[in-house]
Amino acid sequence: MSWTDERVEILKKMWGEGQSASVIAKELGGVTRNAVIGKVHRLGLSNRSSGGTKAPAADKATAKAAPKPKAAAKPKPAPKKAAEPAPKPADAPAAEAKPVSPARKAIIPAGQPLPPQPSANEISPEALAKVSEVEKDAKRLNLMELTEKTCKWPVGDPATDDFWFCGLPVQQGKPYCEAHVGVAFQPMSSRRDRKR
DNA sequence: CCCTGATTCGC
DNA sequence: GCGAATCAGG
Repeated sequence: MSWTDERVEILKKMWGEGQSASVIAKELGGVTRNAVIGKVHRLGLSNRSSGGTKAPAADKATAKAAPKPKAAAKPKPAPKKAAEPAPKPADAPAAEAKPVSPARKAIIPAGQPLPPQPSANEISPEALAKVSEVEKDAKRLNLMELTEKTCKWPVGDPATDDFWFCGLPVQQGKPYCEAHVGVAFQPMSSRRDRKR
């Protein structure tokens, strides 16, 4: 596969959306995440705000200059954080309109598969405490503001006006942020597991 | 060990 | 230009 204009477009879009290289690669098909990353760099759009890696890169080369003599200076000024084309300001939630290219399948299921409230049962007091703490500075997103990378942990009563979603950065793979992942997947405490 | 992006370098 | 190999880090 080669980088056709179309594919590059998808790449740009997804990368801009904050999708990880592996996901993009999977979507595009025929390429590895390395290829995607390589392309991203070649295109000039590399650093995103955050994600999985930092972008300090100041003296790494020095540290690993032993095995492989890499003569490379890293001109990485990154002076100011300019305002990007602001992909989705307010009314373009996760499931916005997509040209339905050869890629793109399912980002947000629908709006229904909401996480189950974890009746505070046998959950670590610590985990709960952490959640409470986190909810303090949660982003309080509404259903339509959720994206692939916002914690979808519901807070409050859906029938009330006081209902929102955590919205903090999700844990890799999971639909929730770290704190909520903690209380979400940790069940199995009451039910003594029988045999194994 | 899983994942992430970053970089290098032979092609 | 491309991307596997490698690196660095969460």
